[in-house]
Amino acid sequence: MAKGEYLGEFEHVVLLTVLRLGDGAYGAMVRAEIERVTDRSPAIGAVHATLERLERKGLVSSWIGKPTAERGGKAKRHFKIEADGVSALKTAQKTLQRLQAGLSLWNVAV
Amino acid sequence: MAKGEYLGEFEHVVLLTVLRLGDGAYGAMVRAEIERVTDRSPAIGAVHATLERLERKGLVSSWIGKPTAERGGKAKRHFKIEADGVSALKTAQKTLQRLQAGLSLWNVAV
DNA sequence: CCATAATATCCACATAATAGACAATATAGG
DNA sequence: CCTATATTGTCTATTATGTGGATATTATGG
Repeated sequence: MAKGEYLGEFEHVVLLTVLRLGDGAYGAMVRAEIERVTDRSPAIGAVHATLERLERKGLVSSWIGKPTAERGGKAKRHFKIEADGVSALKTAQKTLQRLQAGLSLWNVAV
Repeated sequence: MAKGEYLGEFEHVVLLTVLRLGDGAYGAMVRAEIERVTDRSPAIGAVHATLERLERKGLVSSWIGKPTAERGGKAKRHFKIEADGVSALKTAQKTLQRLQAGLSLWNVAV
């Protein structure tokens, strides 16, 4: 494959998070979930840039939401994972699994 | 964590491959192993650039080898994984595992 | 209306990924 | 010896990803 056909590290994280959250996840929500689950705190701009790239690649799709009963804020952009996104996750997972087959990281002599 | 403290996607692949191959792996060997195990064919330049980056970060170390009985070639640069390299792999693995907890990619409605 | 909360977007820059051409060096065989 | 060739690393340029901060937008509460 050529450049740009694999999920980058953060793309992988964001895409898995969109899948976890289910259809309708939006930027700020994705950011919060990443923080909750992984102990890292990406900037909101980083999350949006990545979602936009994933959308350009056809791995997620998005639509603008209606205002809700909450305090306020600019209209949310909601995301859902697409079939190609699921495939990309499978490919990434398989690659890592194959490379790790037979290796236990907790039992390495260094 | 801040910028640059995570393994990039290809860094992850290369680092796992160095671990698989054990101490003494070198560029061309790493490249061949990636090809064998994952069906992708990175350019040799890509592999070397990545190994160099991993070394700068202290995740692997290297030394120049002596000529062997084989045909010829420039002296090999051999690599071994360092303790920090193993830690980085553990962190990356844990992050992905947490995000995937409870999700089966083979059972997703899209 | 105004203050403030919630959200997205824009912009600039740093780091990672990648390919391809090139250089180096060893051995084999005449 | 000398040359052809195999094997490997090095250099360079370019594109893709990752990152954070500042700014814009929009809704609600008072």
